[in-house]
Amino acid sequence: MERWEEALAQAGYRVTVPRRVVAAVLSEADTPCSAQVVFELGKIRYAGLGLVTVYRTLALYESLGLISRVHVHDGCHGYLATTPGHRHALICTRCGRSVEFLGQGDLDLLIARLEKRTGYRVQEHLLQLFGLCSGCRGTDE
Amino acid sequence: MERWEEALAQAGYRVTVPRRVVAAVLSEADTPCSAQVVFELGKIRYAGLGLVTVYRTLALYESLGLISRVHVHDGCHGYLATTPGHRHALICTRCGRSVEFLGQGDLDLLIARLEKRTGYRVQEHLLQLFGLCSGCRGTDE
DNA sequence: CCCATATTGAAAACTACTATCAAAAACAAC
DNA sequence: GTTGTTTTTGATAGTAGTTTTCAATATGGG
Repeated sequence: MERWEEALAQAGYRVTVPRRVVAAVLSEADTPCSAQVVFELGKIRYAGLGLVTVYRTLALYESLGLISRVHVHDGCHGYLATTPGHRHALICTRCGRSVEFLGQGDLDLLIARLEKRTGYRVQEHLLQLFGLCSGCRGTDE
Repeated sequence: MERWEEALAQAGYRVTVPRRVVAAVLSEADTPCSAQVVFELGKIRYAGLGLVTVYRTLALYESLGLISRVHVHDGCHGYLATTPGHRHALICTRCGRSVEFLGQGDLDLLIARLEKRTGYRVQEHLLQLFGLCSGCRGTDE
């Protein structure tokens, strides 16, 4: 929770109530949240919160690398807090609960091979896995 | 180009002018196209084309596995023709040109390890790489 | 505590996408 | 070919998600 305020201050942004609220919501959620959901959860903590501010704050946090915008199958974007380092998401398609993980080495190999073959120079990547968490698998299998 | 018509017929769908136009646009594009772009490029070939039909056709082709909806950084969705088999995209961040590739084995290892650790059962994944193609690297490096 | 400035929230604007429905086209049977 | 049934289409209108604008407000340095 301190992490967010520090990052803001360090980058010269003010630490405000709405920004603290959005940070709180995101750092507690273990599911990618749409802007709308962040807005609703945020209003519980601070009734005056505006949707516009949520969008702005999400964009700000994303630019600071505090959260990442992930692709969600139906809606479009979900926002997820990122712990430092490059991480990927494993998302349960039933309950939406997600786990982050580092997937460095494995991709490095793939990327190196690909760069050689295509002539591209890879800078970034988006890796998201979808499946069922142990809870949601329930009786199947 | 035949591939599209066959797939439609085989699944019991009619082969129509708009569907042929969308297929033509997508099979020629080597860049993920938004619905809007498909619409505009499509109208060049067939002025009567409607945007609604483009959306419907894209959804149809996606359900047939002929294209995949990829995550594009700014807009949201881009559509890209998929050659049979499971493929991923490597997209140039400057010119948008993209290359498809198979990334099976590498991920399998990662996925297996992850399943053991998290208890999740992985069903699907989304992998997109972003970088610069040889043309766009130009003078840098 | 005060002030300059960053930040906010409401309303309106804009874009992406979806539902509705009568008209048009595709395919199959003749 | 022609006909008829059914799918498909495109225009309009509607909904959802996101951005712009701008006066009011809150922040942090002095």
